Amino acid sequence: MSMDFAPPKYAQVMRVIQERIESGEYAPGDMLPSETQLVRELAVGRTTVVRALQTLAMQGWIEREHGRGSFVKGRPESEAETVRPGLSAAEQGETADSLVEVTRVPAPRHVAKLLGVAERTPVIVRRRVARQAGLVSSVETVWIPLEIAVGTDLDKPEPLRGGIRRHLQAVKHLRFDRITERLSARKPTKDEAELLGSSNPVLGVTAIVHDPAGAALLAMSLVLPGSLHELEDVYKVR
Amino acid sequence: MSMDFAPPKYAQVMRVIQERIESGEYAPGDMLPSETQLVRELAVGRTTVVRALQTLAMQGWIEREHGRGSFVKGRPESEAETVRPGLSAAEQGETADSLVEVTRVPAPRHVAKLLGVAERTPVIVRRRVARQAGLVSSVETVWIPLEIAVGTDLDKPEPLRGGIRRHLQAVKHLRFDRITERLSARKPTKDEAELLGSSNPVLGVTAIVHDPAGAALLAMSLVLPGSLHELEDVYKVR
DNA sequence: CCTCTCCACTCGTCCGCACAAGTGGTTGAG
DNA sequence: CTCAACCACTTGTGCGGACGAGTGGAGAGG
Repeated sequence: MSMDFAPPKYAQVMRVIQERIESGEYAPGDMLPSETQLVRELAVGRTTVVRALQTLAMQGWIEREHGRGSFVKGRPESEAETVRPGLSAAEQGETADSLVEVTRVPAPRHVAKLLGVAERTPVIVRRRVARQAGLVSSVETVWIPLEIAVGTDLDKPEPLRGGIRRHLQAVKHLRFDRITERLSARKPTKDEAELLGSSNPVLGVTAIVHDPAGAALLAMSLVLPGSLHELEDVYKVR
Repeated sequence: MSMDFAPPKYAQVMRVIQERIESGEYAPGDMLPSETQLVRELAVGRTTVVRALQTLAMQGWIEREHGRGSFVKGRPESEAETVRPGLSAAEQGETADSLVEVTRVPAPRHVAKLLGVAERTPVIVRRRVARQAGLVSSVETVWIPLEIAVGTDLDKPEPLRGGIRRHLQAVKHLRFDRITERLSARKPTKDEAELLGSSNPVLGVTAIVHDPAGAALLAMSLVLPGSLHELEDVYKVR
């Protein structure tokens, strides 16, 4: 009678094995019961056991060796949590005291190049300055082609509480697909140095946000004082 | 007679379909032939076709809809090709003219901290300087605990042609599992400036290589002159 | 005309079986 | 004692069949 949505059997088998690994019953390095044994114990077909084991192997829980057996590796570690300065900047909400400039200008040469538009195409510039403990911790400048910004609040001097990405998605259904970032160390330009209050080396990040078709939605420049920022990145080696 | 190592059939089926997608025979949005049709055309069992299609779906080539069919999505875009300065440094072969120093020293404080060993533990230092068009394009320093390096050629002043990673794997079966990188912009230290021939801002990368158990195998410092380096990174947004 | 049922078609899952191929220990011939 | 053949075990791949469930169109009934 009950409408139980039983998950597929191979998923149930996976769960059983995962639980045994997490409980320590199967310790890292141990050999798992053979496929035949699991078939008998769990009363399923070998197809099912094999599918479960192969999926677990793909997810990194176990390792399979032809002719030897399957061996426990442990709970797979979460994927490389890479820092994405461009993405987090586009998602972070703006606040009134950080937003220092919203203007409409003809695109300067280097910005036009990033956006893939003609020089002097009208673009909206939004600049924001983040502070930590009184010190400027980043200067973020966003350029959005007027064509993209039209009909949104991007050209208004009020802070966008939800962040640029959410706003573009909600108002114009524009989807972020991928981001190209270029990062380098350099001396700040004159106006950057002024905002930062120092001319010590900075980490400069240039990011371009593309839509699914590959067109540039907006470009971004982040200036991070070197003394305050370390970008950390942990990744697994294949 | 010929010892042909035929790839498994499901892989052959995948290849056929991938080629048809790339040639345009199956265009994006098109419905693929049904499993039954493919079974007849390719003269394989349904198990094989299903496995091929499910793998293609996981890789993003196609999309499968229960009750409707399988549909072409197109060649999957390559995953974020992130630059991994630490990894490439550990894999790159050394040459006689780039290797400038191989010594054995007690670990200074900051290195001991990176490696997770006691201060003054003996470590091998290997330093290499890469040049491009006469200019120094990077200074790379590697610290390896003596305990790790013993029995290898890491303490010898000869260049390791195959790179450090390959050497450690081949000689001592030590596996790289993951790398932690920290990146920042700063002024070069005095001796770095001397090697670089300038005191312009540099990109400093600190990398720690861990084995599967989480222990540090070696630590690394890369100094990249800001004027010569831009790290580019393209990633998909979820 | 509209609506509901039915049916042919799709993919999702599962089974039992078969054989190939890799591994490691045992055994027997030399 | 040595070594090769053998065997018992493992995983890898493949087949045919079966049933379930989702989809969409054709056709019967209103």
